[in-house]
Amino acid sequence: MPELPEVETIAAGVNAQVRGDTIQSVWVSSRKEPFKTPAAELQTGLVGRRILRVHRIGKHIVCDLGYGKRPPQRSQESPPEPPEAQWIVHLGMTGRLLVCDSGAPTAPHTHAVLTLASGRELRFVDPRRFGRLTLRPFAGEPGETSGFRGPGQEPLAITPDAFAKLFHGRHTPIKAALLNQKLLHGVGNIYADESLFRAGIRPRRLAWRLTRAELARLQSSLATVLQEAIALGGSSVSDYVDANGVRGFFQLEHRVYRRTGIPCLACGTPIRRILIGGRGTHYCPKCQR
DNA sequence: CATGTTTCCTGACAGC
DNA sequence: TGCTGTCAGGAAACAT
Repeated sequence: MPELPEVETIAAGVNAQVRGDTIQSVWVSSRKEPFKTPAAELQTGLVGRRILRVHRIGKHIVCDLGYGKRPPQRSQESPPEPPEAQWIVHLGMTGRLLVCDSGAPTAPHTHAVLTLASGRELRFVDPRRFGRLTLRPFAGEPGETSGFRGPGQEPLAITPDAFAKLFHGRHTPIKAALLNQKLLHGVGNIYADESLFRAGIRPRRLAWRLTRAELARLQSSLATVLQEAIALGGSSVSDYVDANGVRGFFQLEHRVYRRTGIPCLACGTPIRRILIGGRGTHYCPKCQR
């Protein structure tokens, strides 16, 4: 399940390969709409556009798109071309965004294929179809000028004060709050469990009852876990691969996630699994209070 | 508004 | 072997 580190890895990989390329044609699956933007609109909106860059916001992959075939001619010193539109890819549970040679065999559950001027293809594959594709003008909302910002705040950029404030007065388990994308975006089940373990906090603790010190610990644990995971190319659970089909290695560093019944690496107590907000939650009953 | 529950979807896996 | 049943989970829609 792609979370922030996986999405970061994919976005960086795609960016390295397709930045500056032009979208020549677009094929979209005719199956039941797996998209936010209707297929026809997606198709006409993407064709002919140039990919200015690909980056990550929360769990979203954002492709900044320029004019393409009719670029306003600019000199070397002029500021970068402003995006005209943004193609936003959310991978859901099982989505993949792959850069392939056009001859490569088409994987099952391929829902969109963008053929690029370089001859390569950008393919969106998603067996479980929880992924979403959206095309929006650069300034999507009225009065907005900066492009897509995502639903919440960046866990790697937020200040300690703002981090603490997010959980103020929240009568919900801290685990549920960490997963709430309107607060922090990018944190999913794996990194919520892993950061709570490293901070020594029980996932069922109510967010508003955490002390300032615990919140500070949680923030730094979360940042550490996310940064380590990015460095290792993400966690390959289920069948996650990056833009080039390469697996990540952070799953080897998991201390609680999907380790139910296995002795805790710190104290030997068996890891416990409970349900919070319908999500499997793993923790050490001794290390986490 | 804030919080909890249901729904979408398919592959993987357990059990017979 | 092959069938059936259960489960995972992000986020939107719906309910409380």
